[in-house]
Amino acid sequence: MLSKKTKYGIKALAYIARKKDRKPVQASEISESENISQKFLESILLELRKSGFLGSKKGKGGGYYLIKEPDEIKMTAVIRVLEGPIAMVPCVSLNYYEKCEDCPDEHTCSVHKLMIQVRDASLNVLGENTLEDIAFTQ
Amino acid sequence: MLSKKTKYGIKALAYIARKKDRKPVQASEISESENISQKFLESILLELRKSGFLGSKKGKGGGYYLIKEPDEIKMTAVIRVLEGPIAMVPCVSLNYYEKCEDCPDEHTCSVHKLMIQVRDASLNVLGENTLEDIAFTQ
DNA sequence: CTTAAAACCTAGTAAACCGATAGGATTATA
DNA sequence: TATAATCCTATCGGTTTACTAGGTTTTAAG
Repeated sequence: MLSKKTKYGIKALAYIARKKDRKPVQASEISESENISQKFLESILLELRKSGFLGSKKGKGGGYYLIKEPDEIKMTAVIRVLEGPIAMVPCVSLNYYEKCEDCPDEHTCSVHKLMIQVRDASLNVLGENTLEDIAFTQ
Repeated sequence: MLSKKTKYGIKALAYIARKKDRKPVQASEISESENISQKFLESILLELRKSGFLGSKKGKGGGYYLIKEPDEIKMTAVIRVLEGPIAMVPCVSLNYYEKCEDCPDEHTCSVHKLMIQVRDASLNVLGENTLEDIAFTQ
C-alpha cells in the first residue's frame, strides 16, 4: 500500500508541474487545493527539496519550484525517495536489497522468483511514466 | 511490502503442493523445513483453510492438504486473501475499492491513473502464475 | 525598520498494524 | 487412554503512520 506521504508528495509535485511559470508555489496553496494537511505537506515538501526534486525560496513570495523538467523526473525516483523500495520483498529489491533470514537460498525460493516478476512489471510502468505524463493526465 | 504472513503462506502452500501424494502435511513439518515460527504458521494455515485453499484433518496423522490442483490456484487469489488488495491505493482496487477522502474526482487525479497501470501490470503477473508455477521453480 | 509571510526544524503522539507468543480446547488415531 | 494434531482466543512489545504543536529563521514589502 502506498503511504499517504507518497501519495501527497506525488500530488504536490504534479500540482507544481502544472504551473507553466516557474514562480515558487506555496505549501499553503497546494495544501488547500489538494486537501492535504498543511503541516504534514510541509514536511513532505522539505523532503522532496532535500532529495533534489524541489528548490525553495524562503520569506514572503517564497515557495517551492521544480529543479528539473517534469519530463526528466521518473516516477521510480519519486517513489523510491518517498516510499522506499518498489519491490514487495527486500530480497528482490534493486536499491534496498536485504537478505531474508528464513531463506537458505534465494534461487530455490518460490516467493523470490514471483516477486522478481512483479517488481519488473512495476518498474516498467513507473520507469516509463514521468511527472510530465501524470501531471497532465486529463 | 509483502507481509511475513503472506510470504509464509505462499511458502507453505508451495511446500504442500510439492508433495506428490495427497497425505496431510503437518504444520510442524512445514515450520521446520521453511524456518517459520510454528504458532504463527498455524494461524496462517487456518486462514488458508477457512478461505478454501486448504482442507485439514485433525488428530494423529492429520495436517493440511490442498483442495484444488496447484495449477488451478492463481497467485492473485492467494495474495488477496492473505495480504488484501493488490492495488497500491484503495481507489484503484478491484476487490477492495474505497474512495479517497481527499480526491474530489478520481478521473482528474494524477496518482489514480498511474496506480491503475501499476495494478494492471501486477495483476497480469500474479494472474498468470499459479501455485504449480511457483512451487516447482528451480 | 517593522511587519508579515513564508520555509524550516524538532519533538511528540494517538492509533493502527505486525509478528509473534501463550495457553489451552477440541478432535482423531493408535 | 495416551498422544498428536488442529483449532481458538487473547495478549503484547515494537514499529510505523499520519499527523499536530510550537516554534525559529529568512525574506519581501510597506
